[in-house]
Amino acid sequence: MAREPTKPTIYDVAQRSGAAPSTVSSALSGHAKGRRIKPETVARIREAAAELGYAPNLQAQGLRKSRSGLIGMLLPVHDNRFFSSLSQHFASEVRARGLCPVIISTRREPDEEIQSVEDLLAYSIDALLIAGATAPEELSSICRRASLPHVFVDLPSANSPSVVSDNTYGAEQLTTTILDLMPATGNPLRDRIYFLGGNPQFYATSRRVEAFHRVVMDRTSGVSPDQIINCGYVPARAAEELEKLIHTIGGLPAGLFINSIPVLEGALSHLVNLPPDAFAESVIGCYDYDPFGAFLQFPLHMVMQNPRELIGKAFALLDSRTSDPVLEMVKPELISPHTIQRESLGERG
Amino acid sequence: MAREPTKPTIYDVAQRSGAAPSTVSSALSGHAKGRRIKPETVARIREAAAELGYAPNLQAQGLRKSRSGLIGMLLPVHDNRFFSSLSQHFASEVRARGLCPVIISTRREPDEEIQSVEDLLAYSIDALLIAGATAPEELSSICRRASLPHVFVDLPSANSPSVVSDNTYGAEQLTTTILDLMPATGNPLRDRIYFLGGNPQFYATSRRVEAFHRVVMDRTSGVSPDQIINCGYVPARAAEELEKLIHTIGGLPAGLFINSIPVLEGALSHLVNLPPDAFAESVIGCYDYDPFGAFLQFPLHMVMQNPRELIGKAFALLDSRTSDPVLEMVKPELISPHTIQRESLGERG
DNA sequence: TTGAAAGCGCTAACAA
DNA sequence: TTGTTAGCGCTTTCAA
Repeated sequence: MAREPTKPTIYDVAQRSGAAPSTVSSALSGHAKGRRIKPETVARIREAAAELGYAPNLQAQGLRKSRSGLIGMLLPVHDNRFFSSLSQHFASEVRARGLCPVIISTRREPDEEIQSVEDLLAYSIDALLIAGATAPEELSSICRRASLPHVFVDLPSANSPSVVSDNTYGAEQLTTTILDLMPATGNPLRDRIYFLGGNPQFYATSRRVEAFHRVVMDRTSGVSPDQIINCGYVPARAAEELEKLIHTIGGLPAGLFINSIPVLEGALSHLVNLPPDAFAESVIGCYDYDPFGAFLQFPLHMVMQNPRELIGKAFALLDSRTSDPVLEMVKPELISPHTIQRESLGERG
Repeated sequence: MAREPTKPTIYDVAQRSGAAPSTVSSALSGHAKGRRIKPETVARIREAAAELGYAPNLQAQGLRKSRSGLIGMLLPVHDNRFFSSLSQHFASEVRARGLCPVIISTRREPDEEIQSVEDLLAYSIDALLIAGATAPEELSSICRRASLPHVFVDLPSANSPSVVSDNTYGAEQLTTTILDLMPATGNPLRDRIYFLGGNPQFYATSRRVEAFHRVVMDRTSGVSPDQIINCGYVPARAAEELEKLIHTIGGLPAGLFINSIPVLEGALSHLVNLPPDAFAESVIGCYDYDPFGAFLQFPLHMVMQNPRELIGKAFALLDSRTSDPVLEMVKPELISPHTIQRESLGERG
């Protein structure tokens, strides 16, 4: 029963079926019609291939056709609810097309991003999705130079087709909701809405801050710079800043816009120590979604992105073969407090 | 400034540097020493390559060497905290070795698993990690037949090297802790520990149930079958079962062993409606970790797996070039209630 | 110290 | 309807 370790090639199949290698190739890769190969010949070839356990060598095929059947996706990290969800949808779509997904995480390092694109190019990938890139224009120009079909996701490029979450819309929704529900505490410093977290140099944060600023300007007497605390994404740092804020203004603010899950996590590590009634005079929202947000001691408004549609539109752009810098928007959804989403998080153990 | 769309090859570099293609190949792939190429020749070649923006065609290289520089990993899903963490560590390790990771999700479908392995084989991948496979023996035999170095992770194969979480240890720890802390409610049906969730046909669940059973047998008067509720992983189903249990025994059980995050999520959707004092006579634990578990209304004991070490040991096994069915264990860690892990979940926005 | 030549497995003209 | 042939870009003897 021991199989020889060398994999059979079309030559083996040709020999066994009595056909020529090129005939085998055509028959096996579905070009039988175009090449007018006799159905019985095709059958004979198929049979021989099956008997030998033949499978095409995709590297040889790729070399010859100068395409590989690989589709790449770049993302900052795998272990993040949003990006891993993008991965999942990406993978489904790619597999549905009979291709092979190659997902590379680049940790928000511009050098890694560039290196990864060049690596993928060296494998002759057929297309590339770029999610959350920090150096979009550089990547854009590499892809264009190589005439590689590509689409930016979540973070746009000015020079390439892109599909992003509508951060402006989401932030407007969340800010408006918080303002609508905010109670009056009587303390003017607490009776304001604060924005916590993020990095204004990142596209998403800047959109959100802008929308926040605009809505608050519209609806209140103005925005003071200390209402916007862009302290990054490290939980510990967020906890610190929130603690400082609470200390300065003498309590929880009446409105709190938390930017991203890690910031929420940091904030919680402080909030969890407060007495339950501390939350009575506060409305808290988080831009990003986690199912556990529904199970906290206080009501939490959340903004949920739509990874399925982001990926769907990205592939639609690929299919359209545009290389113009169109920008597609996908609206996120505001989730009410204590809303239990019924979908599974994925399974384990 | 427009670059021609055809990528330069070693022949272009050869022409420009005045060397032969084979010399270029050797010089550029670090075999300059072995082939005794004059350093100045190497320099000339390097220069020419840089000027042309030469990058090797990895498909051609792979075809010739019959290895690709690709390393594959199979996992059930991307959008899961545990598996995405495995992905992240896998990707780091692979990139550190100068290779390219290809991560494929197979949704716990045996057919997809097999198809994916065969696809990866067709790309001449150099090695494969298989995480959470449902058809391990079949995959094992495909890999062996192709003499592909491979290691199973999280779910072992009887015929191939494997590294798994020590489910027995973790379940013993969690069960013991719950039993140690369990109060007496006076109601004999409530004064027991219950196991909720999972599928006994899966390796991990079966290990955990077995350990649970053994510890409970040791420490109490016995285990009744209705103490073990293997209701799968769908949150809604878990919620239902928990509700039924509470109804039947007249309150929350004194001890509850929740098996996996989605089950916890389902349980929470019911628990969140109970008054705070309902938890006073219960000790609750979850086999699996989520940082938000630290922020719930009641104390939650959690078991955290160690993806870094799982991947580390998997690569150590690959490096050892064993194909014997050795089984490595990695101990998970019991996390006390309200313990705030300081590491970021990854960043966003 | 270097070059020439063969071939990895496949596909696509072009012939027949 | 099918076979012959010439590469895709690279590495690797072998010969010089």
